[in-house]
Amino acid sequence: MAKTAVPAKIAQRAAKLRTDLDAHNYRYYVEDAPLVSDAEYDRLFRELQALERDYPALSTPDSPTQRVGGQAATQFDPVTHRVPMLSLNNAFADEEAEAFDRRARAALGVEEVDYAVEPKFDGLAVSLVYERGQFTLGATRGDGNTGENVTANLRTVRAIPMRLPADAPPLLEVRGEVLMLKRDFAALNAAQGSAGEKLFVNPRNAAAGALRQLDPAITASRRLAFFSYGVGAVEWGSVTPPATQDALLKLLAALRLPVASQRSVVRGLEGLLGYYRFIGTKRDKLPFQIDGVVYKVNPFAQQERLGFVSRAPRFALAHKFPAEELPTQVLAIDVQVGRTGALTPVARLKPVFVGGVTVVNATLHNEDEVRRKDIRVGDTVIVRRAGDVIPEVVRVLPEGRQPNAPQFELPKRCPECGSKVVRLPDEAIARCSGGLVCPAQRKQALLHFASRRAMDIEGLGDKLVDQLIDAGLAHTPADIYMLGVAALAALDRMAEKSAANVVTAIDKSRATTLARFIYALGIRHVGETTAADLAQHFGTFDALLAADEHALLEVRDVGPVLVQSILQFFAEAHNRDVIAQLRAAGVHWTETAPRREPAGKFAGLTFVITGTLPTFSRDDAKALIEEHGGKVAGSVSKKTAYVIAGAEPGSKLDKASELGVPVLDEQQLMAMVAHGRIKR
DNA sequence: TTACCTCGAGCTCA
DNA sequence: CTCGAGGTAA
Repeated sequence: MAKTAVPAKIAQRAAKLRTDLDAHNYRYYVEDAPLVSDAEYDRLFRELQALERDYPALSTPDSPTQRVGGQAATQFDPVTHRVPMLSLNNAFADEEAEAFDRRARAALGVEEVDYAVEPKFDGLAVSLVYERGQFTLGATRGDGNTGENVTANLRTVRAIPMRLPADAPPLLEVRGEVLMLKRDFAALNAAQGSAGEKLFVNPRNAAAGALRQLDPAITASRRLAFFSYGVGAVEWGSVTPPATQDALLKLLAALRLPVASQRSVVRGLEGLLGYYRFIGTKRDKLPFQIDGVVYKVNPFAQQERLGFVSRAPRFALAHKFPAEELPTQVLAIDVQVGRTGALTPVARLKPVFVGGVTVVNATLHNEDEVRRKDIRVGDTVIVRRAGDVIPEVVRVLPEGRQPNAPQFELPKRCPECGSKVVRLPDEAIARCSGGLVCPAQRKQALLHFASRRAMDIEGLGDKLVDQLIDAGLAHTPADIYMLGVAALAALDRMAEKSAANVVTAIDKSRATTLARFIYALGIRHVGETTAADLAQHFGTFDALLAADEHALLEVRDVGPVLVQSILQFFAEAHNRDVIAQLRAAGVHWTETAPRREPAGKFAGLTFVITGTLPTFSRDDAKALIEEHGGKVAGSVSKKTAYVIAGAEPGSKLDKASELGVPVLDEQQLMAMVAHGRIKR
């Protein structure tokens, strides 16, 4: 029962509760020093909930009570970042940090550089957009350009303010990391345990899982934290833009956004390494997991002068702690057969929990690698997760060696089909010579054929492919177009419905594009890009089939290795048969006129943009150039065709005149788009 | 490479 | 309830 007038006392109380709850959140997540117990927090929370229920006029969208999560979503919408979310270059050794500092000093022409330094959180990167102080959009990093809209889930994160103070910039995109505090992780797992639920493996995965929930109420119950470390798109309005990273973080902190209290400003290499060591000693005592520290050149003016190398800024470095290394035992060394017949030795390990996950497999890459490290079955080895992800056998502990353990040898015959194994004299990789006789290669070929970027047959995964090949229902990709529902339904975990779905998916794949089809064939060295180039260049499949060495070499980015590979593939009668069968089965695409000219008037040209253009944003200009087949690079080299310069150009302009690269303004760029290229 | 979430559908037991 | 497939993240 809603009352229209809210007594002043009640309104005051609600406002007080809101301020207090926000303050408690801040104490808990930002200052790591809670003032009240969880029970007391809950009591205040419920009191506010009750007031808002009795007096709906009191409800505001930024009230702490709105953090419990509303409607469950059915999917996450894509979000394009206004400014791409880049990754950082990594360093593990002090020497790499030294090289970073040396390059920065050289490029800036200074004796010593000031760095803003902070811990590197082990969580998930997100972007938070505040418009006129209101939190309006939260997104995951995704591939850096496009992420997922997880606003509803991020609203439940108590460390994220729903509203910024009145003096905030009109548009502020905050970049930071969502993570789970160690103590919240422990509490969550204790609860999961007593409820008989599955335990989470580490705080990072628990946070990632929480953020990916479709139902924000579940996210709310998982207690995520957040720390900001930078900004994306910003309109400063009447706010004076900060001149340094340190000032920026202070400004964010003043806006009540969480910032790591362990941050600092240091000078020179000694400062960097000193901070690295210092945080290393504090690591275990921090309330959250970190995997290193981040160095950023402090003044933004210097950051701009350093610029970017491809996907990462040259003014920042992630100095990681050494990867955790633990001993375990080699139970077996299996040999896997890939799509091209490549034989890869894989160590099967006694499960070991290292670097936050349980490792049971580690690729040993090739025969020489196993020999060099002299890994034998039964050995005790040191395992780590290198470069963040891939498990790696570092070395053998000699004391664990069984006296009679034989040296590893690659089998002379393929473990899957018994064909001869051949290794060309100048190659590191040994291959099964069985080609498509080999079931392992047939499976891989079929899996590749059906994959999303190829023929995109949904439901045809590895388990089904295994069964199809093993049961002899399919030998080549062409065979799958002959499959009926009845044949499929006889397989494991395949009843009427699933079988019908797969048949429909196979059916649908008959209509495809030439580029996809070429890629799906699985010709060695022909990936997605080359397949698209070939399709465009020849226009029809038969033109490609008829092409000789000379004709193939005319295709953009196609060299002698690729030519040999393509000619060899089509020379095989077997491959031509399969192609004919596929076409007979109704696989089709629209053929086009050959376009020997590479697409777009900017094809083959690399542009570099510097300064602020009068009407285009950097992204728009980039999109425009790419639309016409050009590339946009971050730095000027002798391969750069044009530099597009706007107001306040950076050092790229000097570099351009140094190398004699023509410089255009935005108007000239537009003229090129309209009238074709300007002659160099 | 591993872990997590979601979905559809099959399997199992009542 | 369990499994396979598909997706995401680091």
